[in-house]
Amino acid sequence: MTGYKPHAIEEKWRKYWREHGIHKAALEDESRDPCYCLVMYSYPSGSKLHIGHWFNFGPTDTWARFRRMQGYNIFEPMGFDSFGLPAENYAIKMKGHPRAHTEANIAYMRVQLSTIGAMYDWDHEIETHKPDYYRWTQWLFLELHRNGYAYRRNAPVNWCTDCRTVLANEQVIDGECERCESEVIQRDLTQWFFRTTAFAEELLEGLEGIDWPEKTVAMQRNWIGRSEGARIDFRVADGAAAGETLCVFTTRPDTLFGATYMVLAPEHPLVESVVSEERREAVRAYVAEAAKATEIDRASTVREKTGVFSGAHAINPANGERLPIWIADYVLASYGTGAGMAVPAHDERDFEFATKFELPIRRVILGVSADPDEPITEAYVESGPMCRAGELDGLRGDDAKRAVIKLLEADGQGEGTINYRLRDWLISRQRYWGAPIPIVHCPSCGELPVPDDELPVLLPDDVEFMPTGESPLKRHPTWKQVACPSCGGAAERDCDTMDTFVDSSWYFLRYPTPKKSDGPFDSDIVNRWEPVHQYVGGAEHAVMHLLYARFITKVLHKLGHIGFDEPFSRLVHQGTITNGGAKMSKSRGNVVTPEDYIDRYGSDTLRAYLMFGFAYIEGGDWDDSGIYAMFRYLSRVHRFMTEQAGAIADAREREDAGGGPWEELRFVLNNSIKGATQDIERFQFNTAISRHMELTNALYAFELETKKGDWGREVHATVEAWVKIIAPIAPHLGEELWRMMRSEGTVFDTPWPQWDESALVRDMLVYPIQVNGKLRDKIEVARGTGRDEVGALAMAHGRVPDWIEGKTVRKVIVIPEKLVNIVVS
RNA sequence: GCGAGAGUGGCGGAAUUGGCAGACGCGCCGGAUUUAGGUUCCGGUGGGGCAACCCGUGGGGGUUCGAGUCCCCCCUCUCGCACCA
Repeated sequence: MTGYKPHAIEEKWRKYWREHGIHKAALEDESRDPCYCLVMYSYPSGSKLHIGHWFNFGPTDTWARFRRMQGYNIFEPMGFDSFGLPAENYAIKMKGHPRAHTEANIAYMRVQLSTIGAMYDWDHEIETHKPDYYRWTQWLFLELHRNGYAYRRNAPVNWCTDCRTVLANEQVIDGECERCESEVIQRDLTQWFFRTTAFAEELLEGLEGIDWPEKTVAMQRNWIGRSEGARIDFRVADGAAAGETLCVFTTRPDTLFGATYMVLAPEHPLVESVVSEERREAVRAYVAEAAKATEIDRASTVREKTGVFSGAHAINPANGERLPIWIADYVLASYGTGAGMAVPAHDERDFEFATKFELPIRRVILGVSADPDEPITEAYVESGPMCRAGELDGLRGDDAKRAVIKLLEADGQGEGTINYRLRDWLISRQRYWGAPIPIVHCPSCGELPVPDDELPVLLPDDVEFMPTGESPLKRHPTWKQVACPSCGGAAERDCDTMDTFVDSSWYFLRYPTPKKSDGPFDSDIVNRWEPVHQYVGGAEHAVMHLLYARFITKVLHKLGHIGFDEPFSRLVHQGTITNGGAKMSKSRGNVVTPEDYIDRYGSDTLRAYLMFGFAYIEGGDWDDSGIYAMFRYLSRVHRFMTEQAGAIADAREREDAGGGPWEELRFVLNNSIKGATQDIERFQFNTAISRHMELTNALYAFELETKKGDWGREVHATVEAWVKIIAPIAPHLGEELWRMMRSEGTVFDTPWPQWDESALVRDMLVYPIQVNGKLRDKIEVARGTGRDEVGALAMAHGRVPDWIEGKTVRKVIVIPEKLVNIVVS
């Protein structure tokens, strides 16, 4: 029989917390150190919160409660990323309106969230689809626009054929849409961009000072893709484009003398003008073919290289040689200048291409052999001394690169430069459910920002939002019609909406003052509370969301709105909870919801089980076979208090009898406090709970071995610490146990227990005795016994003499407080 | 193909700097109490062997008195990048 009735307990304490404002944020309170603990907000599309969300939110709240008990002033908000494609797609499928679905979902999710027992202060809630939020998303857009960080241009962009909208580079995974996995094609469109490239270097440098998972930092670094090299200008020698400059980027300017041809990406703007009459047809056919190929095909490294000769030539600025210009799609339009100089001898791709099309291969870096005329079978890509470079012969590595750059710079034909893989962030979407871009297009005045006092530009509800490829707002009969803010004439609103990642790139700034009506955030408060001290969320956001949030933070810092330039000081990714080996998703039908488990065992059991059954950073496959064990454990904890509450209360003002059981209990207590403290700090909740279990086991053993009349202050204090350790893990139960010990207040306003290091030092030490590295016996020795003496005692102890008999003792290794190893031969 | 990480009992997972491998729990086995409920308590539980002992952290080498931990080679899995000039 268990007396643990979680539902009554949980309801009671949630009510208590609510009525006493226990979780109200106190942002103005400067008496405690601030700790902004933020978990990535969730996405109210079609599906409710599942076990994976619980795994994200529950443990993070445990961490925050632990910090609170350590004396920090905690700010732990929650909200909803309520704009975006999934909600819109879901509404289309269900033939409803995104607003209706979204708001119904939020209402449901709020109820779900309340059962976690987290410290969310709902007065700070954010819903990004509400005008009082997106008004400031629009402000953000205009602030970037005012300062040249938001601009519109025609460019080849990624187009998802299913979502029928453009996508940012980051949203294209292996040539497929990040959301719906449909094919992504290239289209030329006029679109809005945020100038992320202006912060490429800062985004890279900022990675140095933040405590983020190595892997995430590496991914960001790769995404930004900094390469040092040179910009080199080649002049077109013949044809219609004669005299035009063909600009390339290379990381190997030292191989310039080995260039034997040039390559343009099929999308390169010079393709049309450079091509000769007789080659025009072939080139056009090739360009058309390349445009048809999917990103996946084009990106494939195993695919044989293709290309066509353009009929034109360019001049190598280093030696005046005429180089044929080829069009080939192994050069990417989106990287560097979309054109390259080809050095087959020293570049694998050029080597492959030159071999196939029988283009000359000229060695200009001595590597495999000292004779530059000796043919090679593969490109030599390492560095080495230059040859066939006139007076630069013999230079190598960085010296060689610098020398070539110097030569080019002297003639104004190039310069040393740094190229980034990072592209500007494409933020406009031809979809309905997002924040309208606050721009007016006037036939006479051009592109004008909506004046601040006219914000927000409201998103109308009565829109036919089936995706057609055209912005749904365009089809609204009246919405787009507006007077030009400058001349007053008839003008049109911009009909695109912003990428949802814009909403989430600044939400952490809004949380402290979500109702502020005269600005997006309060700079003073934000400067005191941010960067966010602890951010927790899935690793799938390693590039997109985290990069965008960092970018916006850097812009706002540069523009003087905030005093910090990184949004999240410390980041942890929770692992993924899979089901049947696959990620949980509605379409797979493998979503595990928390409701049934909560009904059966209570919220504390589910939360504690999630923390105990999985390594937090690793995640794992869902298996509920152990959840009953956690219920049993919490029952066991509860039962101890039920049975011993009287004895513990009596012990409070009394001296302990002391003795062996006390010593043992003291050791376990301090070991548990130390372990749990260090483990929770590092998000290692499974081992923290183990430490608590050890303490529980020790308490039960102690109870068996001692008389209650002997219990005094130390026992009372031990039980108190035991309650405090479980409290952040099972918060409702923690509060209940606390109330069973005391009569007032919340356990979460009491200090976290301290451990006494000296209690972990035992008087008697057990030394394992090894002979030739194999464990043979153990010996108990008083602490402080000298090395030699320990060795001597070990040699004579128990069965050890049998093991060394008849052998020569070569060495006796005594590692103080660790072990003894006797080496014999 | 390149890069990073991982591989430990039947299972989830532990093991600061090289120092008793398997903490804690599940499951299983045995016992006690209660006996009709996923009860509680106590004990056992890496493998082999009657035993003394032997073997054990993906496989193979190496360094070391001593290796799950460090070094080299190989296998498998996961993740990221994938013509980035």
